[in-house]
Amino acid sequence: MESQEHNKNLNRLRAKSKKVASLLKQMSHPQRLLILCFLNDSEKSVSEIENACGASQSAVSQFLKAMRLEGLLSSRRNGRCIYYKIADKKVHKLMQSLFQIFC
Amino acid sequence: MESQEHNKNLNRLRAKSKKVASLLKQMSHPQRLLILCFLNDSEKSVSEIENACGASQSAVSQFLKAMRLEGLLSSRRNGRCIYYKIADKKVHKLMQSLFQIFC
DNA sequence: ATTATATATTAATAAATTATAATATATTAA
DNA sequence: TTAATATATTATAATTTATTAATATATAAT
Repeated sequence: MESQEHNKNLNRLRAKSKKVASLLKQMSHPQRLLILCFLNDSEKSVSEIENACGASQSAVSQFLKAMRLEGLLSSRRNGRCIYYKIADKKVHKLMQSLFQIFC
Repeated sequence: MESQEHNKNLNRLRAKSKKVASLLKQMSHPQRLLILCFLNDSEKSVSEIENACGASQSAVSQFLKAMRLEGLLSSRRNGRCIYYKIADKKVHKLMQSLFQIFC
């Protein structure tokens, strides 16, 4: 029989795990991850992102939308271009950790 | 027209992104992530992991297998128990980053 | 040898993700 | 107002992943 305290912590950890896992899911796609790499130091327009990530226009647009809806990215329009950037400081930190560990 | 050097770096980044993304994919499932949390400080037997992560025996076994095949985990048998631990130092580092950033 | 325990495997299905093509919208320039 | 450019949306097909139930294997204890 486990203590109540223990179960409480376990539940907290499970809830946290769910949240973090869904963030990681967004990052766990080669091209979405590449997009985050490119956005890590500065905002970029959609077509700049397209060129860099080598996916179709439609695909890139859908990637960006998904990450915006999940709160990883934010966007602003300037003229006919739309600029995306990383919206969440935690994503920024995580990307830096990834660079440190894997690059 | 982009420089050859630029393209070379881009290709490197794309290759790296593919590798890291597939690692992140393993981590992007709530219960697999939870398993990695539990294994982060020490190895655990399968049934210990089952209790902690609250998934079925079969599911846990399949999670462990997947992560072992991807090189995140390794296992050893002792008597009738099988103990799993994190096999890759980079996974360890990444888990610590996740703790720092999100916990 | 039989039984109990711990873990793994397989197969079937359901659910989610990804890729692609076609079309739509918004902005600017002519 | 028309054409061109940049981006978004929708629908659908293809692929992958997750879940579940049933069964199998390996070890230890009796």
